[in-house]
Amino acid sequence: MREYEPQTIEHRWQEAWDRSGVFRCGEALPGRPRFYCLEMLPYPSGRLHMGHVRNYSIGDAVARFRRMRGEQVMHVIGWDSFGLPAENAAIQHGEDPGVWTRKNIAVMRAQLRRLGLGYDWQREISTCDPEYYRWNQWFFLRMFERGLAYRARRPLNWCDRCQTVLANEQVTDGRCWRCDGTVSKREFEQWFLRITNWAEDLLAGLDDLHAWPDKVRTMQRHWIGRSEGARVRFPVEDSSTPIEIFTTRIDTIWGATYLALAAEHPLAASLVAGRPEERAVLAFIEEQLGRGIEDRFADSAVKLGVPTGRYARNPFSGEAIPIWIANFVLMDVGTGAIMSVPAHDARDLDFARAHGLPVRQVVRPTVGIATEAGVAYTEDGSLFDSGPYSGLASAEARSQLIESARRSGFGEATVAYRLKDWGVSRQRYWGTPIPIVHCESCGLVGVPDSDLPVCLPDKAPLSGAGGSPLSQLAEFVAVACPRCGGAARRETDTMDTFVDSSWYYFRYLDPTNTAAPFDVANQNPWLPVDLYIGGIEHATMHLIYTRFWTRMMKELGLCTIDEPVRRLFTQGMVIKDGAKMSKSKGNVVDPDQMIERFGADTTRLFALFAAPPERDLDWNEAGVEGCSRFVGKVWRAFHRVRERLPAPGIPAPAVALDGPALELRRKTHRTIKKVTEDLGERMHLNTAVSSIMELNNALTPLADSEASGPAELWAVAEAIDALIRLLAPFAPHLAEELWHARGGSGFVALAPWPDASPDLLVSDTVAVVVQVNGKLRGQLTLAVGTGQEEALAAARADPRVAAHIDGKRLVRVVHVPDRLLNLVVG
RNA sequence: GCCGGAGUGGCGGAAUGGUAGACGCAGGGGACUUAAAAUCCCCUUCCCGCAAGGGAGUGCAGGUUCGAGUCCUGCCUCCGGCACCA
Repeated sequence: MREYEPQTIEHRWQEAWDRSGVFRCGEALPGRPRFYCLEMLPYPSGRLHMGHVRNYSIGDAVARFRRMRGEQVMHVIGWDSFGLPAENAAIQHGEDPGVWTRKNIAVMRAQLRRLGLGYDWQREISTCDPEYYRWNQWFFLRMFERGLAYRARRPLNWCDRCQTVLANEQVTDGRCWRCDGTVSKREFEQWFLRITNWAEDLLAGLDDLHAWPDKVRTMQRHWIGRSEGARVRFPVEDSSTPIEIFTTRIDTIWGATYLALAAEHPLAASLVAGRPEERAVLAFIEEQLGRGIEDRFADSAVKLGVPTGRYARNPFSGEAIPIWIANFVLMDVGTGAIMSVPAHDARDLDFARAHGLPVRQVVRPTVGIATEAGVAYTEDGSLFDSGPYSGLASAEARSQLIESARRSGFGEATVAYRLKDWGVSRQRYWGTPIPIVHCESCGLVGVPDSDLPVCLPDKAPLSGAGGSPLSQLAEFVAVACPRCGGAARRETDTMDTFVDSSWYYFRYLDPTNTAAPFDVANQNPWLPVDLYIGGIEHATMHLIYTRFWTRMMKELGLCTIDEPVRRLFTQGMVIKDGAKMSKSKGNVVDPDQMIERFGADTTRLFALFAAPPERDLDWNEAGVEGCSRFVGKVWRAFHRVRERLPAPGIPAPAVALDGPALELRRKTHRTIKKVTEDLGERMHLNTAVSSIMELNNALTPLADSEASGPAELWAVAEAIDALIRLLAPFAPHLAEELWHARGGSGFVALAPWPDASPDLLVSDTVAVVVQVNGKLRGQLTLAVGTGQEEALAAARADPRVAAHIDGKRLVRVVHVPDRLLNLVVG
């Protein structure tokens, strides 16, 4: 018998698949079911890690299964190849980002091939390819034309010493990663995309994403953060400019005892101009703005603030209340100003206590007694001490107060969202250049489509200092205005890489199109993506951006779908020794070493077997050895019996198939059913693998027995021929090898998936459990369909059951036919 | 703090409200072998018992149900995410 040598057979089949184009996916064929199986495209960081192995093993198993089921399968891969690490490598080690990236891609592509993943490599894309990113630019221009891309000033991390903008990732403990200098906030003009135009639509769309995990839908709901409330303008004493606040609790407005403004609030400085409080307020604002957002959140348990000395009038009660600047009010939320009602909001109360501001209750529970002392009552209730609104319930009061404010012109109902417009500007080199020209006389001018792509220059100064790399390249910056021809300046910001990944799965469908991002007329047969597999960490950012992008493209007439992904599957992390695998923890397992030692099939099998795919997976070598042993067992059992087996597909012999042969046949067909279901909607890949192990355990004794005659060997052949195909999605190389050895034609990857025969899924008799008062007391073997009376008689005849019911009154009998009999005795 | 998820043998895990612990690992025993490795077979939740059998048991405390790992209420612990959201 030949030894099982995974390295030899795996390499051979990988070459054979490649040569024959087994996984190529041509035009969508009419009348044939299609399946677009997509995994989140990798960032080419250097080498594959086990998270990749797991992600792509899951996707490949499903894709191979669907293909064998006769569906036309789109299974593709590419590279999310722009981004910060390439630039950091350049700054730290002087490597050229493009060279570094392409080297990494070559390494990782080879690793993916060694895993035997069945991709259509002709559709491979790389987002740093000018033929890809030109379409980022094209989309950007379409949005710019429609006002969906705009400029606004926003603060960024700024290192004064390096004279450069830093990503959050490049800031540790408020210090620059390169020079360890202090990082501050500085405002810059940047590009934004109007994702908030779709806030309501993105929220509503979640209701229809039934095949997405609830947790992701919940996270997105919170991310979009819709809240219904009111805007109310409080007149400021000795000023003509009122302060507009947003509140969801206008019913508590008679309890407002101060207004609080964010440090960034545009009116903050002017309120104190020339007043005694000016110094203190400006110092506080400067101190707050100088700190990172995370910093401000972290210690915001301490409610800091300063009084402005100015007063606003409550537009309902006419009461004058002080205006403060407070650290817990955020400019991004609502209007950047709030009315504070300490009695009915915990944060307002904290602040009031810290600064000696009054607390006044105006809402009490409708039922029950007084509110807990010293705790803000934040529920709805009924109003008191609220002028004409006293006695109303909160909800009713809200609508009356809003209506009154609207009539008087100082407020109105409004819906606020937490979702912010998407800032896409990056002051970096290794990304898509934003295709805009700044002209003194024409303003912002889009680069004409005919001039796309605006290519990244080959060489840029990448020192990490002195501003964005492109702005230091005179020959890149200097350009003639496309409109007036005058001297102008090219935009030097590049795009957030989330732009690249917002539409890449459209490009796979038409990767070489030079006239459009994709074939607008013919993409739809494949969309939406049927199954999208990736990590939970993308639950909000990427998966919101791509939903937005699809809607934006629909508005542009480029696609007809609203939602890009029918089913989302979020896989768990790969951990080892209780911690996420990472270089810093030194617990990384290298996929190549695993392949070398155990083979790709074993590595893949373990990645799928060791845990349910949505849960975290603990990588442990003993478990890998277990899978390796299983693969060897299949191989040996097959080769021991191979010569004695009837040819595949010949009819069963005339002799009766009963006893062990029939039992094996039943096991075979039950396994087919189980694996088929587990690879379908259930996505229980771990139990699919265990049931295949069971089938192998079941067929081995019959295969090895000298006593096995034609009937038994026929059943063994049937089991083996099924097992080879069931194994093909999980251990594809081994399956090809055995398929070939059995004389199968073509590739098992293209062989039809086995069918479970319904009459072998049932048997004549069935085990029925007998309980007495819910406790297991016996087991009966009864004919299928045995009625309650007969089952009861059989149960009474069982001595063990009898011992528990004798002398007692039978109160009730629960009979679940063919399953269970529960005797309730008193 | 808020949101989400998870707690089942020594371990990873299985189980549509119907036999808790499939499958695998680890451990124990046996076969084969001069021997070892590999391989094959058997046992393996805990307690009492020679056994037959009995009792307990899915983080904790309750509840619904003939019957709960599964459903409900309230807690505890761990993991992940985050946004003081007005």
